[in-house]
Amino acid sequence: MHSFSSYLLAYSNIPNSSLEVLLKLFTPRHFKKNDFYARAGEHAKKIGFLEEGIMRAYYQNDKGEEFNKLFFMNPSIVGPYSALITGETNKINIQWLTDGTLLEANFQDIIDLYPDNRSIESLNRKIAEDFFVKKEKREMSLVMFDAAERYAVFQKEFPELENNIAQYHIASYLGITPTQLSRIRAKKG
Amino acid sequence: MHSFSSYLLAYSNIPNSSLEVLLKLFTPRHFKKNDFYARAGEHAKKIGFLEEGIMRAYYQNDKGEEFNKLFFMNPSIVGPYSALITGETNKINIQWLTDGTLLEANFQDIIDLYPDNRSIESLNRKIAEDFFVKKEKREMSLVMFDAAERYAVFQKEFPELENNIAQYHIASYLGITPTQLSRIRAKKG
DNA sequence: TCAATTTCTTTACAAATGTAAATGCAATTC
DNA sequence: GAATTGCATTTACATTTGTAAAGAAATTGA
Repeated sequence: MHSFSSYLLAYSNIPNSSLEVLLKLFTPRHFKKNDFYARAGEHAKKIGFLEEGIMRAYYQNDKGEEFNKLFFMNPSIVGPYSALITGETNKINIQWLTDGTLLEANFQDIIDLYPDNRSIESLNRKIAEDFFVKKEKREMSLVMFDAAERYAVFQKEFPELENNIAQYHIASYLGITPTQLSRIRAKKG
Repeated sequence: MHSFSSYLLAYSNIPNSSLEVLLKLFTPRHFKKNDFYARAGEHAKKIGFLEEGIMRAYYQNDKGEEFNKLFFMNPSIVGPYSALITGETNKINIQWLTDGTLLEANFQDIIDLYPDNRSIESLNRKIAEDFFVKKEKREMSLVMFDAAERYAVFQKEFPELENNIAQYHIASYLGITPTQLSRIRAKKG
């Protein structure tokens, strides 16, 4: 398992003193499969670092249809990031697909560190930039590739996931029905 | 026209001294319709603030097919942002759809201001966060809505564009062919 | 263990969208 | 103002994907 501090240090060589202040804000929490970490409509306050387990983030439309948007595994930051930034209510749901644990902190407590810990704001700048880059990559794949190609990308990017989560979750991530994914798989042999 | 400084001040009430230092890095440049501002494969160095005109950003696949990803109008920051952040070569093309002007600076020169101008790094954190939020919104609409709904969203979001750019550019942005856009328009009456 | 449940695949059909070609319209050029 | 060019629309047909339902396979829980 990748530790939270090594994950952060890969972004930025933040001084040890600041890192300690930051880590002190986080406490571990355990969850069960199918638990929700965030729900659309709620007011997000917390951000997490996923240590163990698999999670998914998804949108839900008026008709209740679900659209998987991202899967999370260690190491990664987990939370309704857009909502935390804008202060609006969550647009996305985040749910556990397995049992697991994460480290959790109040996002506002982190922001409150900025004035006295410049390096922490700098770290968060880099994280925001990185999130943007990743999001753009995903957009690119949604726009340019058809479902079969996106499936190939998915398999490369998340080799651990293919056999650990339901096919219909993968189909939803690819933007197709389980039926269609089944056809794509069949065609590949 | 929205000025660059008012655009920046809406993000962050950065002190006047820092704002001046920042603005001094930018110089105006004029372009003609169909000019390229950035091309895939190049090494991006510059970032711009669009003052006048319309631009598009698009991906291009191996077969040469183009996929519009975003349109730009005043006020907005324009540039191969992901490439500037990662230091990799541009993945996207940016092209003028009309004549126009923008203010331009070396991105590295801005970064070099961070150590002595904390407020500028803070501003850029907010910008990165905002870009992420906007990108996620776009992802949401790509994933959840069908072409007809995305067209309605486009019309609301870019009312000025509908009659100022070619239909096939809009179709490309929506992820459909001009034929299909024509059918959607016909159905609406 | 085994019945119940969930998930995956398959099938037939329907709907949405793409492709290619033809047409008409409007702007541009000479 | 006639010819040219580029663009939007329309049409017929092909392809992709969705929907609904059924059956097979895998998983779960008593």
